[in-house]
Amino acid sequence: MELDARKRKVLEAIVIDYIATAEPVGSRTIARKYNLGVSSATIRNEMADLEEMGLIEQPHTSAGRVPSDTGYRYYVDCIMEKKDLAYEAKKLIRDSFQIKIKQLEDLIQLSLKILSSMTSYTSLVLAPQPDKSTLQLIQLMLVEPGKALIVIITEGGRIENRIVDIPESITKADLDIVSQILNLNFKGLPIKDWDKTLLSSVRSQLIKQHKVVSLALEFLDMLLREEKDDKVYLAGALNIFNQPEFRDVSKVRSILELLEDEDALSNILKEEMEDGIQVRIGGENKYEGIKNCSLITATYKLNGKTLGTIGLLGPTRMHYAHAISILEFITDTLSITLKRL
Amino acid sequence: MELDARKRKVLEAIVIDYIATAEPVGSRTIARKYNLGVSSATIRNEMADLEEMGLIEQPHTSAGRVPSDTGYRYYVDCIMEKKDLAYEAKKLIRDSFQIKIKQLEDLIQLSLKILSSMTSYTSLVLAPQPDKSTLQLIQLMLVEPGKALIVIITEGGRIENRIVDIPESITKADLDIVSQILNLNFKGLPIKDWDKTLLSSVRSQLIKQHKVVSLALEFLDMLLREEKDDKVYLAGALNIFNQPEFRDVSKVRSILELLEDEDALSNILKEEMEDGIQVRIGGENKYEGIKNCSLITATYKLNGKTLGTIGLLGPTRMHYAHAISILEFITDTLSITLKRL
DNA sequence: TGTTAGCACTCTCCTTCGTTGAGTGCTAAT
DNA sequence: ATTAGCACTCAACGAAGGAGAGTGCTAACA
Repeated sequence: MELDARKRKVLEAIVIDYIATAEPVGSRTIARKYNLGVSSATIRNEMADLEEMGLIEQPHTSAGRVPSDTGYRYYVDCIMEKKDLAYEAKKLIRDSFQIKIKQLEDLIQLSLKILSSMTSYTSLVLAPQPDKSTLQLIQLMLVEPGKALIVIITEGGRIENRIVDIPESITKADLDIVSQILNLNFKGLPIKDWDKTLLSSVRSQLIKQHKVVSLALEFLDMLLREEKDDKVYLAGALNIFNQPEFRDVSKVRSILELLEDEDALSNILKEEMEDGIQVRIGGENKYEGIKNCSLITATYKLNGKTLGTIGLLGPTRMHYAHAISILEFITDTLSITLKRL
Repeated sequence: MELDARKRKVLEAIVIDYIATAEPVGSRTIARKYNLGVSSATIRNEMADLEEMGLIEQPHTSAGRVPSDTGYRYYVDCIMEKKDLAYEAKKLIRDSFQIKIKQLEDLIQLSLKILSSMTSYTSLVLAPQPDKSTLQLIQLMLVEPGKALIVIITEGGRIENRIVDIPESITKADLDIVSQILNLNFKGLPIKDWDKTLLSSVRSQLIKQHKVVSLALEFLDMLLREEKDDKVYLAGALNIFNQPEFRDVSKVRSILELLEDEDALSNILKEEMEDGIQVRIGGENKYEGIKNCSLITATYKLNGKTLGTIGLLGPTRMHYAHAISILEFITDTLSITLKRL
């Protein structure tokens, strides 16, 4: 779709004004506030054209115009200038990440909080799936006779643990041996690469601790089974209510329902695992409940490997340029910080 | 405050009807639906009396009556009959707890989900504070040269872990020694009982691993410092919107703000640490934002020791009898299940 | 041919005003 | 002490009417 310079200016004015005010934009407003050097009548003509192209629409006859999903799309793709984040904002983010954090989870929570407070939208993270991670350490320890703790650390810094019942005859030394052998065999291997030959060879090496090995493997198995429900974090869900278009409970309901449904969120975010910034505007979203929302997503990485998705959910009337630059900077900072973990 | 039998009946009718319908209750309604054997005029007189006593109020002149906070209080204390939970409900709860769960956190989440879905109110838990717990195991392990994982298990089944940087010279054997000695000295002791003499004696035993010990102690120190911000879990926050009195966003806002503020929630729940069921009705709540809500709380225990608080937050127009019996049964079941952990 | 002023028209929003209905308080009769 | 009856009050609802914002169209203009 090709637009001449003036039509672009008009569309831009409508998008910008509507994003700022949440009110349909009239031709007079544009003529007054955005000096395009033409009268409101001319703008009216342009607007009629833009409407015919489906880029803007009228809520009702005597109202101003509002960008349509396609209008926003055109704005995001062809008009909007990606502006670099202000220095102070960058500094604020960088400083926040300076705190000594050693836990992946805390880092994610931090990112979310910053993201939400700086954009006043809802922010979400789909956290690394264990099966995409690589085992860094597995350790079994005796809690008390008959009980052992299994701890697993994956490369992404994710720590999983579980207490299991074991035979009372198993000693601390036994567990150390098991830990040692499991580490020897599985360290550095992505969990999904473990195969049966390897498993049975390990099992045969540890006949005495057979029961313990089984339990440990059972736990790992469970982690694999859990693969589908990755953790989803979110922050700033309340921010939705700051948007005038969502002042009515009935309109937020479907969104809130989504936000309480981890599985649905996880599925939505999982589709956005592609690298780089993704923008889903209004009806472009597959999930019914957020057809009047926009979702901007990005991925964060460790050593070039994509670990998870981080997203911003707001109204279609979203401040795209701003949101994108913040999201981009935060995922970058997060990725860098992860490397230091 | 003493009420004659008929006044009690009238108050009861008003409370029950208002809880069910959320509409102010008129004298005619009571005469029709709750056969007290007297005419609406008589009930009108009784209502005038009840209003003078401050037990009920009129939203406006020509409306019916609504229970006041004191009215609800009287109802809860003196009129309401504590009914036992239906067998099916009990079975449902017991069955849900049958799932093999080994993690305290999952158990809490489960309780919350059941609670919310059975009451359609918002449920909260203030989880055990580490300083009230007793150390069951501390273990340090080598993740890779220069990095160690510290794991701490407390008696309540709470697991805390942290990765720390250590000197590269420290070996796995060193860490094992440190773990062993720390366990020897601190196992079974409530964290808050550790004193300086003990600490320095441990330190002098482990001169070579001095740096590691320091880090471990630093971590423990941090846990102590963290004492104030205990974990708060919640579920069913969305349920608020099912209440007709909260269909307006502006009225839910303050509640939602509270629900997003872990510290505030924690403080509120911390005040309800007394044993047994506590009911805070409307204005009895100290936090401004929930002055038109009621909060029912109970504590869950392990071996007679109170571990945490579990609460139900709903409108003052809450189905008290039902809510209380469910909450009571769930905390009991939770406490029993904890013992099996 | 593109731009603009002018004007009639449309539609929402707000206010006003009367009507309805639920519910009350009081009074007088039982 | 209870109750029937009645006048009164007030929120809720809807109709009516203006105000205001914005449009589309037409005709004049550069």
